[in-house]
Amino acid sequence: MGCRSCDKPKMNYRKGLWSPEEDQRLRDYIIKHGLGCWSAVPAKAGLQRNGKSCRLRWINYLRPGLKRGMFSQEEEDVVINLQAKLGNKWSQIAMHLPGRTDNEVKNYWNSYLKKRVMQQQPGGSSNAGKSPSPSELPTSMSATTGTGGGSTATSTHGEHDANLSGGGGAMPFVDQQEAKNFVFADWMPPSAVAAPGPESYSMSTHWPASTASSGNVTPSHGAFVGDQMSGSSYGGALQHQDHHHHNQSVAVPHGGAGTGMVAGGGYFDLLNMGDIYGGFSTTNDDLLF
DNA sequence: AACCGCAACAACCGCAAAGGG
DNA sequence: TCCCTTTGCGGTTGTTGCGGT
Repeated sequence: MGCRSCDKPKMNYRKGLWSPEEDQRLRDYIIKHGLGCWSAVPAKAGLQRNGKSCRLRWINYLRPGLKRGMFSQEEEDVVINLQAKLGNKWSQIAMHLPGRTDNEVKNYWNSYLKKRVMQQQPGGSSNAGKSPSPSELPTSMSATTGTGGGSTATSTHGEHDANLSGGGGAMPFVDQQEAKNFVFADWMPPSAVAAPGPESYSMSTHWPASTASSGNVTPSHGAFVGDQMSGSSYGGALQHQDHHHHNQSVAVPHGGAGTGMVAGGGYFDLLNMGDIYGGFSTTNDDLLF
């Protein structure tokens, strides 16, 4: 792990929200060079961020395969069940939710699901917010969705990939077509799939206002390309309200799109992913070039 | 219209594990 | 084997937007 070749002088790293320019630099760099030593990325990409921040930004926001939009009922159930079994092992929970990041799952839990679970179990039988003892840990995650498959709490990224390819497992998306429609990050509109590259990326609609650039930019997750979800962040009012009327939106979370809908209605075709970029992994962190 | 409180999300911080020299 | 660095994870905080008063 040690990467002494990545030694660099101490510098004042920028903090706060990422600007579109920073995102662009990071994305361009990783597309061009792939993932390597994160600590070297800022210097090589011309960013005044630390490697940790770059990694986080990539994982939580820029990497392909991220799903945008509210959690489906199935995803919600997965989170609730896995949280009950695993505790706050967000990275492990996120492995069972393709396109979701541990940070996203964690935020969703803390902001919404935890309260709901608490309400449903006022007696406090829920272990919401705490980790189970080792003896409480499951030997299998099969109970979550009923699809079983022997995926365990320590499931690897490889297992995740296998699930995505239609293998059932504990994934909520057992339908292959649905998995196939698993979406690309919103920086990769359909046109970019055909002709990938920074030039095909629109910066005008879905970047957060940064601390550096103070334009009135829609919050990062807010508007999808094509305005299919314009005006509401995937959290925010829409998510909050919808979850109080959740049952009717299991298969069609909102906006009339399927569970896998994301950015601009642009579906990311997992089956072709390798052809596009030489093998983006759909797992949490891995990016194979 | 202004203020306040809340909710949601992005990002930071600190720690532990892993791995190379 | 120890030390140092990087990576990954979970907790926490900061920022922003929205709704209510």
